[in-house]
Amino acid sequence: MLEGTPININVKTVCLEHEDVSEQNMNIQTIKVACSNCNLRELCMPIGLDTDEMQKLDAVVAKRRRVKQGENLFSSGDHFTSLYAIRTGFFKTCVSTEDGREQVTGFQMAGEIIGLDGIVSDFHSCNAVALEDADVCVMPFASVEELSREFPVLQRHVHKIMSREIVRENGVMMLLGNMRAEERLAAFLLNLVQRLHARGFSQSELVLRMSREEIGSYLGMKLETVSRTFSKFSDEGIMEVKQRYVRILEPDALKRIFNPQTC
Amino acid sequence: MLEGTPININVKTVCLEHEDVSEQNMNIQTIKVACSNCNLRELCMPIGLDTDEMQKLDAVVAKRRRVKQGENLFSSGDHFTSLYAIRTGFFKTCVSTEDGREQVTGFQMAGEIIGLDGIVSDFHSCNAVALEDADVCVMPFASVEELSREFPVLQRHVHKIMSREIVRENGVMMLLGNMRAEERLAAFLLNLVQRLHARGFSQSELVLRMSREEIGSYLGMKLETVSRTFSKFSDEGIMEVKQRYVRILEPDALKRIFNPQTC
DNA sequence: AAAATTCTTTGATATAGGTCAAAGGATCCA
DNA sequence: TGGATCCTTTGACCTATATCAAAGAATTTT
Repeated sequence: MLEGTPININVKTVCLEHEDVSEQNMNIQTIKVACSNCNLRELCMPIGLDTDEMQKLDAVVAKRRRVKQGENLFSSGDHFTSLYAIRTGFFKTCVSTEDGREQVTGFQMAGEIIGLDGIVSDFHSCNAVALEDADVCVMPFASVEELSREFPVLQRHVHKIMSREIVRENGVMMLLGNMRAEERLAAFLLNLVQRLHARGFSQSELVLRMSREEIGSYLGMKLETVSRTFSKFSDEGIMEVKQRYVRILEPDALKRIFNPQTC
Repeated sequence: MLEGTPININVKTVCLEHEDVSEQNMNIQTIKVACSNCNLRELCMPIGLDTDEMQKLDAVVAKRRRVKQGENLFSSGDHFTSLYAIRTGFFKTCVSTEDGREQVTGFQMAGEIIGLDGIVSDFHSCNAVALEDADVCVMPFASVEELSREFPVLQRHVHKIMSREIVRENGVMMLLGNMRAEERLAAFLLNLVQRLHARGFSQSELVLRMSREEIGSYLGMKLETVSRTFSKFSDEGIMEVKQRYVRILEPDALKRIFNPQTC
């Protein structure tokens, strides 16, 4: 995800291990350890499944799909059939109005699930665009439902994934409705870096996969404002910014901006 | 919901009929007809359940709870146990920051489900406040899950409810990120009136259950801006506004403001 | 490797909506 | 019933961010 950058990857890297599961037929103990940092486990391997259950699960996520940078995994209006677990790569999801305005509704990375928007109407209502070459597990939703009727643990995990998305969006609403440009960008960067860290990447360095305009669309601000805010953070010594490369020098300052009271 | 106002209620009113189900033991055919406009049917009575299944479902929603105006149905930090189907009354859900800023994340009316935010962490992450005296069905989530493992139709409905909430929040993000004050308020009013109409109320008249400040919080604007925008709509003859009473005179004008291209 | 394209930064200026203030209506409560 | 409180409206002014513009980097294409 961050190739080409001087990042200290102390990893067990996420879903690469997942590949080992089906392709090298490792035992469960190994899988658990290997995927312990992979959000994919939430759908693919909730804790408490036995070998037989694990195998049925593997069958559901058997299909794979590659999506090249700039291509859509699915588009608004597409018929909904499957959820997608990101194995590698980075996506944005966005909705648009008739008159062409676009709102980025989220950025998704390895281990995260996309496609939930399609369940309600059997049609997708947003676009999922690969911001870099990507590789996803295709999980036919009918199979997911069938299996989660059999395995309460899986059922609970599916529910949690959907609830998590609702709670995340609540947080974005707070950002968009109540926060100023600096707070929004601080929150965004802290969230990104925290998710990357959970995947074994650096806590302080990252390479943005999205443009200033895409960040702005997500955060409800114009690309110039995003750029100026980056420059301000840089001037204040909070971070080093060089185009899409960002090194956070003062994480506490960033947290203070996001959350003035507690920090 | 809109008592005390000169609204033409041509109703089959919503979830009142649901009460008949358990209390008068009507047959399914009657239920279906009676609740055909009630969103509650999505959880309580998905199409395709037989009498036996219906009875099991009734058992799940057996408990009731009254919430007085101004009281919380649940609060951020509360342990999550149940979803709630609103029978009567009107709620707002909101999240808040450490430093006391509040973001209204939604307004919910009869037939809608609240509490989904609690599933992911077993704790609620928002407050649900009754904006008028309310009456809810308490649905222990464990029972909902158990039953939806038994009844695929119910399972699908639970998934749709969660997906619908995700899609709704996508729309709010678009409002907050891309739209101007007038567009936001137009969208808000059109959405409210559409939901009220689906419940048998007027398409053109409504009494707001929430203050200008609460509308503003939801739409990411200050109460003064909400008030001014109402006044502007009123001056332009699009609607008649008298405090919380609103009569839409030019619905097409409102749609044009919300969606400049298509209308 | 040069040309074309796209992205980012920065400056100058404009504006939608925020802030502060005050008055008039509703609504609540004793 | 009357006073207190809360809500809404409106005016005057201000500011954070948008808009417009242009130059410099980076990336892609030929």
